[in-house]
Amino acid sequence: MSKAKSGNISPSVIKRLPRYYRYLGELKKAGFIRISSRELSERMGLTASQIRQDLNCFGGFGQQGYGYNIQQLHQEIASILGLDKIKKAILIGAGNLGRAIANHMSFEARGFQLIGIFDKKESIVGQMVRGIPIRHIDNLDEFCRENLPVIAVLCIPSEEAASVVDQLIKLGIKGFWNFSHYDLSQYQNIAVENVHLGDSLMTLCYNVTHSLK
Amino acid sequence: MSKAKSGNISPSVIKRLPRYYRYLGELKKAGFIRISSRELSERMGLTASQIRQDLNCFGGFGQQGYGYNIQQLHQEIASILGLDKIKKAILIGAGNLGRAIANHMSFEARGFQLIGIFDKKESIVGQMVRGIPIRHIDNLDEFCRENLPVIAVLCIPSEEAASVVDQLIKLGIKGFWNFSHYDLSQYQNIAVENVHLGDSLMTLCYNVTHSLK
DNA sequence: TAGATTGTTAATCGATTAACAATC
DNA sequence: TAGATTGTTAATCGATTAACAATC
Repeated sequence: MSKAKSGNISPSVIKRLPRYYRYLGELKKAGFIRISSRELSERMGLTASQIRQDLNCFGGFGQQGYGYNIQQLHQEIASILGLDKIKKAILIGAGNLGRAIANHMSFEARGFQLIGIFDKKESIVGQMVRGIPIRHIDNLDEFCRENLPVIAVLCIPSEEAASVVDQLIKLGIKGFWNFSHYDLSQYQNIAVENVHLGDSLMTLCYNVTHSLK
Repeated sequence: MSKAKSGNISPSVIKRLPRYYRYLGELKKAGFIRISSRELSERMGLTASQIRQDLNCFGGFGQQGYGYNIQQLHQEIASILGLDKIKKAILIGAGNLGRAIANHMSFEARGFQLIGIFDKKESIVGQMVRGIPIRHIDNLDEFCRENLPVIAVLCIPSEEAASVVDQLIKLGIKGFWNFSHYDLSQYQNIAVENVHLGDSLMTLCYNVTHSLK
């Protein structure tokens, strides 16, 4: 169906896919049927050229003289992103951040199902977060062997990450959503998405500082 | 002191600054005194060329034959980022995510001081989060006029964001740390740092999906 | 001084934009 | 058919890397 092997797609294009998906979802919800690359470009603040270029990495989803069918394109992008095949996820670290993510995030709408939460702190083991009990980290091995999660959300400090990550990779984890500062680039064939909130806040600090004058 | 006007610096360079700052902080903490661009490049997974190029946007911080003084460079970058001039911040939306950010984030280490938290839900008004009382959103005007915050952390749904953002800009807010999906690109001369956690998770979904085979 | 490493210019690479023929 | 808009190639722009003279 898609015209290109997925391996060739540039990271810049991949990073834009969720945004396309989001905008198309809103248009669909608002009852629109079709959209041209020009109209979408104006809504999203991109060029029409870039949109056509991006979409054509995966196939010709449009129709000359018409544009794109919103419903169909939305679904195509979901499939490209892999949102339609739900993968199991676990979360390591049930502190403030870990709980907020567990509670707040629609994992299901993004291709994942959260099936386990782990922490090393005895006192919070057994507490429920979004219907999932916090398990002690000592049970990680057993749980993973039984349930075979493929991604792990890391909400622990860097110091603790190193050993847990090695363990998780041995247990078959293929991707990390990394909220820690631990550097995961050393691991081969593992998908990593870093969320460095501190870095983001410092970038804002730079931009505010240098626009205030 | 710096050789370039800040306006000329490319976004790619700016995005890397917090990471340099972080690595230099760790090296400093570990007791290292000097580092060459080559050594730093190996630790960070960049090229030495890029590091020298990046740093030279702001001035010649190194010394031929020696490298860079870690303590000095760390401080220079803090000053470039504006971390040394603390700015007042408020947080809008004290749900799971808002609370987690208020509790979890070291604002002070990133150039900000969190001085107020607001929500529209009567039942949580008065609750303390990290020593800060949750105020009703109706008091936003008065609070801002008295305390003059310059940045706002948006932890509310898109639907609610539109009107609050207009209000905040009128009240003098110059920058947004935006966790909502509300599109802030329409506002001129306002610094915006978007954190789209859902997009990040979908990007991970793509990468896991396409590396699993 | 000799060795090391920067600052900086030039070359390369990749990503974005423009243009237009193909086609619905 | 005529008008609109895509898919795709070519041109431009920006960012990264390589190279090396300057210099500590």
